[in-house]
Parts: sequence; structure tokens; C-alpha cells
Amino acid sequence: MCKLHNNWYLYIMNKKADHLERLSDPSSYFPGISIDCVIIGFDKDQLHILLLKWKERELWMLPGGFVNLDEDMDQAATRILEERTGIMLPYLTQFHTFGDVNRRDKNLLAEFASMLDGASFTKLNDFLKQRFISTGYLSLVNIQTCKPTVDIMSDYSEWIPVNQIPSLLFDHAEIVGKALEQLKSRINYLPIGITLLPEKFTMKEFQTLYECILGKTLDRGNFQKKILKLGILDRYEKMLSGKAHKAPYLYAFNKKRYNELLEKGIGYMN
Amino acid sequence: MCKLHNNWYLYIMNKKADHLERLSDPSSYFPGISIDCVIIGFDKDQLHILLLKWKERELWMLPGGFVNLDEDMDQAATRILEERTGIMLPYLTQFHTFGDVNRRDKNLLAEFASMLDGASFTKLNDFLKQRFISTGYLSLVNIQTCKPTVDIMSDYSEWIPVNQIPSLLFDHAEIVGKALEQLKSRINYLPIGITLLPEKFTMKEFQTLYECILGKTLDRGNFQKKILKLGILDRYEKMLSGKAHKAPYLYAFNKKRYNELLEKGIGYMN
DNA sequence: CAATTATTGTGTAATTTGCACACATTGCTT
DNA sequence: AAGCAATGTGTGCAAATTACACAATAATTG
Repeated sequence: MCKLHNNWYLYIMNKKADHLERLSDPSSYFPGISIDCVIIGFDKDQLHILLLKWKERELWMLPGGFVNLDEDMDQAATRILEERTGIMLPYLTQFHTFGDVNRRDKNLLAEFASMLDGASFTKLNDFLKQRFISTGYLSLVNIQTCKPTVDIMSDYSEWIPVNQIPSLLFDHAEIVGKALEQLKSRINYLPIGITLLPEKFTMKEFQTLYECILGKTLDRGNFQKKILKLGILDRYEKMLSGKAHKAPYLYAFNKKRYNELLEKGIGYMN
Repeated sequence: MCKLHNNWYLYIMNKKADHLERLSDPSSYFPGISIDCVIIGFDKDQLHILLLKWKERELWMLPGGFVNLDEDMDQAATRILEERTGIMLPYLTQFHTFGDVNRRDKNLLAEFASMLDGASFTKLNDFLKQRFISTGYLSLVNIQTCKPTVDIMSDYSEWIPVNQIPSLLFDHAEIVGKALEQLKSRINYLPIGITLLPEKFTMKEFQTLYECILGKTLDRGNFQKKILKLGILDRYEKMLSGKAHKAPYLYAFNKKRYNELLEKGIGYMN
């Protein structure tokens, strides 16, 4: 896509203009369907979720949006995430569809309406009044290399540690919960380490990541032996130093080996 | 619900009338959303899927329908299955949402239209022309105690062995495939045996069921020992006889023990 | 009616894995 | 230089997995 736009700035501006246009006249959107993205990152012994703050209000939400009438839902998820955060992820995996009648609080909707009215978004306002079903999409990313930007709807976007998530719009807390549950139950089938860790990392970081997802502590010695035996890591002699005590080895993924195993499900832990 | 209708026949007729009314004027349906149910049974060493045949045509499909505007999707799944097959299942579990633009073949839709036109279903016809997203729901049932009936749209409903499934409407084959995949991957968390087998069964039947789901053979001796050790089965001295060779014991589930284990996931097989 | 046979129930031995903990190593701190 | 805290590795025991072998049984067969 870069090739079509040798001016990156123009490319972005085009996208933004298109987004804005559709919002002000949402007739090209599939009515009643939305998508919400749960983007999970890992930093400093904590899982983080990418959240957006609504303009001028202490109201947090997942990056979400609507499906174009001529667009597959999986494509829509990728587009929506890019529009709202600037993050381009070609593969997001669907994990659940939320279809309760009262999943969207009526009072909040009314507030939304009052905020939108002033800004010539009357059509969007009507569009939003109908009932919506939302499909949740999930992805895991390296928090360091993933710097979200902000769209017109939001003040700022932020990586929030899972234990510090504020109260969220509508049923977004439930959506996050379901995503974390999915992450845990599919831990052996998702590319956990390779997406959530930096290029090189210590064994301790890797273990902490697993402990966060599983919500329990693991035996250090056994974890290390199990992982090394799988052969998915290459060890680098260059050690991390500067901090107190014995310097640990740095490791990186042997991607070939890792992907081979991932197809059958890596039996890290039960 | 029985208590409200001491005349069962009347109750059914009311439901049918309501269904018919909504179909002839689909304005009370959520536009663009449908539900398809994959009901799985087991009989004679084969998994079976419950399919409906379209009136006067060799066209097979999953029992499906539309969501009322004032109805949670999970509720809708139960209602739809009952409307189309007479089977009442309070718990159906959602497994995937199918949202590709071209999931419904345009030619088939046109044929549908021609069939419906003659029968004063012009509004339904228009309703069906729009794009639809469909959410798949899954349930496991005992094929013996589950006798489907037929609704106005269908000639007959039938349990079809998974290896003999005919070509299906739209993307229903893909939906079935995804359901079977789900069944396999969640085998330790779904009430496999207790829903798919009759009250009493032999160890061989139980093993065959697992082999069908997993798509591989299991060692007989080890399977038997593993299951017995879990303590989820009660053995009955009354043996099955009449057939050649050694008569096997009959077993039934110890439901209390079974449900206890199921919550944590029963580690039958990996 | 005993021998046959296919199927069911159980046992065993070799191997692998899981688990808890101990010990050795290392590089910074004091 | 000694101490310390974290990393890397080893060891022993229990439990599980795996691949068979053997025994028991009831209808079939000659």
C-alpha cells in the first residue's frame, strides 16, 4: 500500500478524510454491527490493554468501529484498528460476538448524542441509536514497537495495565474479560512469546509473561528446562548487565522451530 | 413454559403462527443478522449433523433464522432451533461469526426469491436480499431422544453422518467445519459423553465417540484405564448380551463427579 | 458339547513427564 | 574481599504415558 502513496502523509490524510466522511454520513456502514478490538501487550511484568479516551471526558473504551457494506468483517477489524490507533495489524482473530439487547447503556448513548449533536454528526447520532451487536477481535503485539496515535474521536490512547483498567464504555469490560479468558485457554496455540516480547529477552521475562496469562506462579527451574528442551529459543552469549547480581543470558526465538511447533499447539503448560 | 399452556398443541400452534407472521413481515427482525445452529449427535460410530431439506428441492441447510429486535442473541438461538426443528435446548454455545461479504451465493438468493414470491412472502424476499452476517451456535444432543419435527420452510429434517453431508446452502459447509473444529479443540471442556451417548453404554462406544471427534485411534486398554481412574463412570453388572463374543459391561455417568471435573476441564486426551 | 474366536477387562514394564527442591555459578553491592 | 540475590543446572521421586501381553468370556462352530 505504501507503493501507491509515495507521500506517507498524504496517505494518512486520505484515510482520515474517508473515515470522517463515513462517520458524518454512516449510510455506507452495515447497520447494527460493530467491531471492538482488544489489543494486548506486555511490559514490566504486566499485561496491558490498548484503550482510547473519549474527547474531553473521563470515558475509556476499546478501539472500535463499524463494518463497511462491501467489506469482510476480518478486513474491517484491521481497518478499524488502523483508523483509530494508527496500528496496522494484518491478522486479528475474532473471539466472540456480543449480542445482548441491553449491552449498550441508554444513558450513555444519550450523552453521546448530546456531544455529537453540536458537531454536525446528526446522522451518526441517528445511526448510533439503533441496537448494535459487536464482534470482538483480539491481537497480541509488542508494546515497545507499537506506538498508537489518535483519531478525531479520542483525546489519547494508552496502554493500561490489566489490573488498572478504569471503568469502560458499555460492555467493554466484559469484552476485555472474554479476550483474556481466550488468551489463557488458547495459550498453547497463540504466538504468545514471539508477539509480546521484544527481539531479545531474558528467561525471567518469558516466565513472567506466562505467569501473567495463566494467573499463577510457575517453578523457575522447571520452566527453564521445559522451554530449552522445546528448542524454540536460541541463546545469545551477550549477557544483559548493569543490574545487580548475576547477569542472565539473552534469548531470541528460533522462528522456524517455533512456527513448526505452534501448528500442533505448543505444550508449554497445563 | 408448559405451565402457561395446558394444551401443548395450542402452545405449538401459537409459536408456529408467530413464526409465520414474522416471516411474512420481517420488520421485527434485526436486519442483517442471522443465526445458524450446528446440532451434533452420535450414533453407530459416527458423528451426525442435524440438517433440513428445503421444500421441493434437493437443497440442504442448517436450521437457522433471524434475531428479534428485542431479543438477546443467545435466546434467539434457542428459539430458532425450536421453531425449525421442535428441539428445545436451553443452552447453545456460540462458536463463530461469519462475516464475509460474499458468504451468500447470489444465484441461490435469486432462486430463493423466485420460490418465495409465489407464496406472498414478498417482504421476506426483500429482507433476504440484504447482506447477512451469521453467528454459529453449537450443541450436542443424544440422537435417540431427539426427534426433530419440521417447519413450514422445510420438507424434512434428518441426522446426516458427517462423512455423508451433501452440498449445503451458502457457506453452511464451512460453518459445520468450524463447529467440528471447535468440538475437537474444546473436547476437555464440553460435556461430550453425557450429551452424546444414551443413558447406558459400553466402553467401546465411549471410545469410538472420542476417536470420531479427535480423528485418530486410541489404545483400547489405556483409554479404559484412564476413564475408570477418573471415576466419572458407574459400572452396571447387567451386561449387554445377544451379540457375539464376550459381553461388555454397561456404564453410566456419575453426573456429580463428572460435572465437578468438567469445570476444570477433564484431561481425557491430548 | 468342547474347541474356536473375537472381543472385553486387566496387568506390566519401559519410558517420559511433572514436581519440588537443592546446589552451583555469577556479577554487582557494601 | 565477603556477601547477596538472582540465574543456570542437577537430582530424586511420584505420576503419567505408551506399547504391549495376557486372561476372561460368551456366542459360534464343527
